[in-house]
Amino acid sequence: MSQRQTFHGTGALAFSTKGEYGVRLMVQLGRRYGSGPASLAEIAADEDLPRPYLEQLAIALRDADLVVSTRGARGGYELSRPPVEIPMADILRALEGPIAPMVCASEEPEHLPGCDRTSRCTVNLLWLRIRDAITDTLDAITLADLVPSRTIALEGLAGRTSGNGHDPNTPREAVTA
Amino acid sequence: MSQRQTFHGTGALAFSTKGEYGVRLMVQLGRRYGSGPASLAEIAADEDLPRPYLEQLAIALRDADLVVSTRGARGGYELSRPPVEIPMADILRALEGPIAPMVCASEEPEHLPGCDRTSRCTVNLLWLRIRDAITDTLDAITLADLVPSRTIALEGLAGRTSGNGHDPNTPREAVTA
DNA sequence: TCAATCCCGACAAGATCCGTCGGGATTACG
DNA sequence: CGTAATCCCGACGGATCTTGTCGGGATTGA
Repeated sequence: MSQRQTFHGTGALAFSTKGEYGVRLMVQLGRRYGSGPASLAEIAADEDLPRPYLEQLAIALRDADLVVSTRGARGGYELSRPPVEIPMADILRALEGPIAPMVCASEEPEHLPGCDRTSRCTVNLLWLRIRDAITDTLDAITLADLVPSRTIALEGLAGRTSGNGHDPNTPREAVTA
Repeated sequence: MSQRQTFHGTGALAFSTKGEYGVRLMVQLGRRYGSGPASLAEIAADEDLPRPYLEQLAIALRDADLVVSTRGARGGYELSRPPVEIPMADILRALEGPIAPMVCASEEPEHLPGCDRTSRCTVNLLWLRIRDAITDTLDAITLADLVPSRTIALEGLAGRTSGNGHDPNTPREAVTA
């Protein structure tokens, strides 16, 4: 598991591992939604991620009211509301900060620097359009879209199950990564 | 002009100054299109950017066949074709590399790492959608859209020079965060 | 010739990323 | 009550990237 240290962002507009791991964490919580708290140790094992690092991400998600924590033995984290009510934009903002392809196009007004150029800056239009394209996409996708359901498969992935009840394949076989 | 060194990317999905400066450079070249080569010294002065740094960016743009250079005295750079034929996507790719919000969603297949997870990775869908939203936007905007024409001004950009960065008139668009 | 300009590789300060580490607080369970 | 499990939190550090600077070489117009 030791430090990967091969840097993550090889291209433009890259999310960091915070975003990647955090989203994977949320997907795991989505799968477990309704089953009580899940411990980070369990999820770290399932996703093969360093648990101490996940703790930092979980705290950020908790501070954003996306998950709730239960302390003590048998504690853990669970979603604060159903996956369908959690847009991916909220998750990624909690993990990575406001979406801002350029400083002068941040979602957070206080991050705007003293860009005395904005008035005559036609380039600003570009950054705003990119930002809006991203946020629109991120607002339209919810966590439910990424959580594989036992009964409702992502469109295109067949897998209809007429006889509800037990599902023979999914439960708890830790995706051997 | 000395080193700014206050870091640039304060939010998620941020371009670096390479992208910012490079786009500004291209806009300047767009304004001068048809007037022969423009020297970097001139543009650096206009945009208040360090000329040695612009040189690096210019070389990247030249290698991508977006500009052509003329060496020697009275030399400089000029666009290789009219601004309307230069999509912003090409510019930013030349400056910042392939658009890849996540390593497993790069435009360049060879950048895809040994992600043995991709097959069962529902999260990948998210990164691909973000990438497509960005590239679609960037493909639709050309340099001509950012070059202020002398006769056709961008409407809606009423000049304002109060200077302190806060503007009561700017419509604040759906920042629900 | 001379100056302007592109061309190019090397270098470096500082910031961020990606975790690790160690402990403290809280709670379930026997 | 004691212990183990679990969240909570701040500090730390190596690797890497960013953001330029610097110095010189090559090419060309006047």
